[in-house]
Amino acid sequence: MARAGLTTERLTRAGAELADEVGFDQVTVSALARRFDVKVASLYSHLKNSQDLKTRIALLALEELADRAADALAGRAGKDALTAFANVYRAYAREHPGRYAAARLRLDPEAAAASAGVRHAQMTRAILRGYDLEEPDQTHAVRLLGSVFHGYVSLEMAGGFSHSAPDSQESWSRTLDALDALLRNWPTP
Amino acid sequence: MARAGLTTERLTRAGAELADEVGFDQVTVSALARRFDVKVASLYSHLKNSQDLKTRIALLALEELADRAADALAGRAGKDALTAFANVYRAYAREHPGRYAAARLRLDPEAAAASAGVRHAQMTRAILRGYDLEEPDQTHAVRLLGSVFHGYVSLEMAGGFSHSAPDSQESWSRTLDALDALLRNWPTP
DNA sequence: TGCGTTTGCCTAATGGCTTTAGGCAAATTA
DNA sequence: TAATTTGCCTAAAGCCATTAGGCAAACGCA
Repeated sequence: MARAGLTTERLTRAGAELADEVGFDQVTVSALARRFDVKVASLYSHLKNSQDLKTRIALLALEELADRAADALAGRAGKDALTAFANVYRAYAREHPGRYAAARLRLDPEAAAASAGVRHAQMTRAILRGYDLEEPDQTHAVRLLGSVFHGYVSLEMAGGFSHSAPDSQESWSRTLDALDALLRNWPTP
Repeated sequence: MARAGLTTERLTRAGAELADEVGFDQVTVSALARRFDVKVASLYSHLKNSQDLKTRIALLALEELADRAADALAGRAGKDALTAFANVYRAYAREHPGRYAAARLRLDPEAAAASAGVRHAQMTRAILRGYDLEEPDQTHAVRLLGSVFHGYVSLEMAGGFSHSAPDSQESWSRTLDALDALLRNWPTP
């Protein structure tokens, strides 16, 4: 029989597409095999196991997200940078809900340290350079920004803001306004 | 044989305990049956299916969380109320990680409308009465608060803030300070 | 108290997903 | 072209979800 040409690479990318189509937690080695018209066992030459597949999708998503964020940040500062960065997250989650969910997967410490998660943290700090925050306030602000971005996108994806006025887009804009104002006027107790 | 005395009630509570012990996504009808020393099929007289079980756990968690929040809010206003409310979420997530995860389950619209989720929204609005916000800013603020609370707790539970200075508790306090300052000084473009 | 009905838990069976072991044929290398 | 490596397959075991049908315990009423 002709070979299917499977590689870990291709499987990971197909897994990411599958995640976007059916949801990250519906991503299964079996479904992936079906997609390649291949028997399930064949995937185990390329993937350690199901968890391995999920981790690879997560790492892929983190890279993509970091690449997009880096693009968006180029040449911007201050509120402009803040908004661009935030919009990348939100847009990515809308375009690629499965991948976005994958990016939230808990990685083991080694994987996390080697992942693009590190770049995300660096970019967030870069944005804060446009505001006047010393440590440890800068770290507090990094955490706050991460919380708002992830929290908002996550609630929005879960349908929390649909079917009620005002528009979610409006709340998003005003949230970014509010964060900008907050960072420019960070309270020191 | 003596009967085990299963009820939907008891199964739901046991499911919630199981969730806290092994994680919400490890909650399985089989595991629950084992816990009652009963055959799996027996549970299907009390539960429609696995999804039904998970939904019930979610509703239970939402109720518990709303009860705690209501207690915490009693007699408080302004920043005091904000802090108490936020701390309830964070503490609940720490004490009951499985239940907290369950509370984030996406419910179908009817279930959501009948759930304690409605009380959560009302309480958040009640807190904002201590600040001077008109509609639609009040709604924007409700969404922002929800995003921060959920986002922070979720990132913290995922281990995002551990193993790095400053302490997560410190960031949490400063985040609440920041939110209070922001609400007192909400930007109007 | 005894009898009929309801109800609870069981056995049995099907089908899906994961994972491992071992085999044959295609691709690669010499 | 022959030898070796590698890729996909068959087979099999184990766990989970779910349904159908059966027996016995509990309940309700005379």
